[in-house]
Amino acid sequence: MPRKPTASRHDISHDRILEAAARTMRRDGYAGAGVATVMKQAGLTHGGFYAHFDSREAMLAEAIDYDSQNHDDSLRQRMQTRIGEGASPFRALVEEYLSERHLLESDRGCAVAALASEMVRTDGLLRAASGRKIQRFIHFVEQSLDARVAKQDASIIAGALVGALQMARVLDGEARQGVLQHCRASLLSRFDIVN
Amino acid sequence: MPRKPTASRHDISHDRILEAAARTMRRDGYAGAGVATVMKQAGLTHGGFYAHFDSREAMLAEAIDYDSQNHDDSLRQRMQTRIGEGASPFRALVEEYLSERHLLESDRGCAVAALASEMVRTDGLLRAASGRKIQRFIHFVEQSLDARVAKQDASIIAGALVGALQMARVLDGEARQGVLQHCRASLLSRFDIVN
DNA sequence: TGTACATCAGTGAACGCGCGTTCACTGATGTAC
DNA sequence: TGTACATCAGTGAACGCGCGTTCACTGATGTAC
Repeated sequence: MPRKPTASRHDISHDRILEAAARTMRRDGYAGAGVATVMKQAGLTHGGFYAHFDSREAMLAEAIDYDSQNHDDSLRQRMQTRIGEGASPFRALVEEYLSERHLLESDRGCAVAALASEMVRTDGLLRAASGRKIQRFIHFVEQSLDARVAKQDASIIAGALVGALQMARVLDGEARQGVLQHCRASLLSRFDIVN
Repeated sequence: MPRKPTASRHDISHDRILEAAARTMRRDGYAGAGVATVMKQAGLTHGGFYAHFDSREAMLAEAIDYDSQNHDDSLRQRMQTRIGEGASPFRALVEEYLSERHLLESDRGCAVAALASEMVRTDGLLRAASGRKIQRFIHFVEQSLDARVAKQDASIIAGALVGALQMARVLDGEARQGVLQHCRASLLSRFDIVN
């Protein structure tokens, strides 16, 4: 948690609110991240909200940027574990992103998958911050590719991960498992050059 | 429009409401398809709504099923045009789905791209109907594949189309065009066997 | 070090607005004779 | 064919509730001397 040495009480609360907002919106969407809900999650009452943000929308914009910069998601950590065990970065990404766990724990997962179709309908600051989040995600996917895979393939892989996870989350039982399995297999067979 | 020969005034209104609901939710999401908005779009006042549906949620569920069955989208029509001009069904799908036009005209486009991250948070009837829509979409993609492409690849292609369109819609300018172009190229080079 | 005061962060009640839902009523359509 | 009545579809006002936002106030922290 990057916090200045002279962090005031106000700053500490501010970060707590952003953290709560990011978690809530990954789980319940932008629409589900209401002022009262987020403040309660942060251990505060909603009245103090406007000492921290100009508006609910401004909070969401700050929270998605905060997510871009500080989201030390379990996803990334578990990818590291797999890489330590000998998997290629790309394989680690695909297997963790399209895992049962990521599917279920959306509040600690990828904000793009959680929010993409809502992002389309946002405006102004929130739209701009949403775009930055997407760009960062594509860049992150690009980093995981083997040098022999074209950088331009990062977009379609990012899209595939997002779309596949969203669809799997809506389906259940066999259909859900089928989508996850087929998608992992298709991506690995086509883009995991190393092994 | 499949309508019984003895369509009553009530039935006609019912279809008009479903049509309006489907269009509104493709454009503004489930959250944006309010009772008043949809009824106004259908040329009615909101008071009569509950003579047609048990609840707003029931309407959304019926509308997404209606979309699955009756949505004669411009997308499908334009695919036919391209196929008539000699394109493979798969190429026609990719080029139309990831076209500037589909990106902009979301109200006449694919409901899965418009709604996927909201679908995850639905319940009951609406969740079930959302799942059916997704299954149908995957099946539709499967139909467009060349016989030499494995059927299991339909899931990842469907996911890629959905995720890529969602991301492109949030970005702007060069970034948007880049995503569309790279995604079309990646999909065609890997799954368009014919040519 | 201790006291007096100013500033700051958060509280909780209240507001206005939009939205889903309900309901008494109106006007049109259809049926009986 | 025409009249009397019943049914049906839609209207528009009203409701309760949740949510974003505002504000007067409280209690805690920090500063001056």
